[in-house]
Amino acid sequence: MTITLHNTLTRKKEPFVPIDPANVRMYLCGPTVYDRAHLGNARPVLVFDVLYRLLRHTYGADHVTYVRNFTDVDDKINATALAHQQAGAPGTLEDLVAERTDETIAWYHADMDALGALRPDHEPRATEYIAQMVAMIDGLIKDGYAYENEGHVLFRVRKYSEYGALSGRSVDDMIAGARVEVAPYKEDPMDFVLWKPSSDDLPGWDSPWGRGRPGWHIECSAMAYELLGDRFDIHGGGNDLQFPHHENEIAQSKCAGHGFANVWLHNEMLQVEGKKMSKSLGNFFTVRDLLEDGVPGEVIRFVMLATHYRKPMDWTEKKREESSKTLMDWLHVLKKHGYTPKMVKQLKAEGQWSGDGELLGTLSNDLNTPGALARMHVLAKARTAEGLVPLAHALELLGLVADWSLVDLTPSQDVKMADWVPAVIDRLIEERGAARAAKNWGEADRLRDLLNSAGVQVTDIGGSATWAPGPDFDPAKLEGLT
RNA sequence: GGCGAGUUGGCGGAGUGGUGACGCAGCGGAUUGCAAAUCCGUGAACAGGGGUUCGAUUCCCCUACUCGCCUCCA
Repeated sequence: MTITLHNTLTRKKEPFVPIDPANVRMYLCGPTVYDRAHLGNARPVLVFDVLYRLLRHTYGADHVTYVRNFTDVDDKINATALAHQQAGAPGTLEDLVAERTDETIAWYHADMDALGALRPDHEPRATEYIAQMVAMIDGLIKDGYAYENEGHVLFRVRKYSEYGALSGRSVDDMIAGARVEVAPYKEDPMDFVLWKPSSDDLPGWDSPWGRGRPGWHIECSAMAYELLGDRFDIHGGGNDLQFPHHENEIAQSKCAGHGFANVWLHNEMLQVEGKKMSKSLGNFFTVRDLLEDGVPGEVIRFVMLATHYRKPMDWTEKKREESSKTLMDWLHVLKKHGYTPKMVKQLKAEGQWSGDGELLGTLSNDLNTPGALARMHVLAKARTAEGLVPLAHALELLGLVADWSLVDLTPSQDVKMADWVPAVIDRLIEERGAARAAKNWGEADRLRDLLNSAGVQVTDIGGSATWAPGPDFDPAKLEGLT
């Protein structure tokens, strides 16, 4: 199965040809670790998680290397630590920075795990690669691609003639736009910082240019080289990183003599109810906020995958509901046909665990996840256990089911409820059954309306009735009926 | 100001140079005491204007509109 990917460098969809099929290598720009990941941070993680899974499926799980970094040296982190210090937290600023980054990384792992994202093979922290960055900067200076001035080291953008190729910009146009920082230590306003001085209280490392810290872009160039080698297959991130971050990475790496990435992938941004998610608009929320509101990680993931990665994705309450319902329907179909963790294990052992070719083709076509989900609706129409294998396979491939015990949950177990709740509902169902038997329709309907008003889904099959919490389940409405 | 993406039925959202996915909602039917849930069936779209073509929603150009990035937030 040939995978095609849209390469930002060429602005075209191209067949993906790995440099070494025995070791397909990809790099994703990870988070700056100063706070909880917001929903927008989750999009590239999930897009690249699907790519990672697809590559593993295509080339073998042991033949893909995925690197995603943690930016743990950054002025935002310093500012956050400083704010903590001023609020009375004990310790030096460096201690507080370390504390903060460790804490944030732990949060990040917990949140991304909850979304079903596989851990990358390597998660390097920038602070562990300072020596490599210094060496790289040193080489750039020696070759005339960078210069030192007032304790800063800057990249000489004019020296790299290809600058702007990735983002389709020209240096002169950008200067005309005048949105560049002019600083006395820059030869040219477009030059960007490779190294900058640190004051004594800020985190810093010794270097040929004095105690300081790296600029933002150099870390990715250094870590990608260190972990993936001179040339690797795929480099990705949000399209906000296309310029300047990725442009600068390319400039540094190419001028350092590295081959760098073949294919560049950029995901579009996330919006919330049609608007950009931003703190100023007040529609800003984190992954953790959603999880705590009771939105399962699988549902968040489903909503994300329902929009192609190169289109703006709009998070809406309506999509959340529809996604939740669809996922539930599929799990119920599987459960109805006997799916359990044991059965899945057995299917795999017997070699019955195979995917749907059409779905794999769709997914291989530039990660068409909405198309794959559409195909799953068709696969879900199968009415035998073995006919449903492709659906189950797809759910696992897309990371929508990490653990097949999920299918074993009955709907009522999905919702946390106090002990008295099922007892009351069972009693009302029983009373209604009696009323129905007596053909007392008024009373029977009154009881059903009461249950419905609390969001209880009452299902009549034959003469008996079962129930399950519906989407608007609110047991508080049944309180006082004990 | 610079750069880029998009505009498909009521809504969401794929795809294709010629028989117009898929889901939700709607409508019709089965079922039901009546409903719900479920099952079966079904109508409905390619921003506007030019061009290329035997033929364009699909390719090219223009216009309009929307959105994003370039600025602390991916």
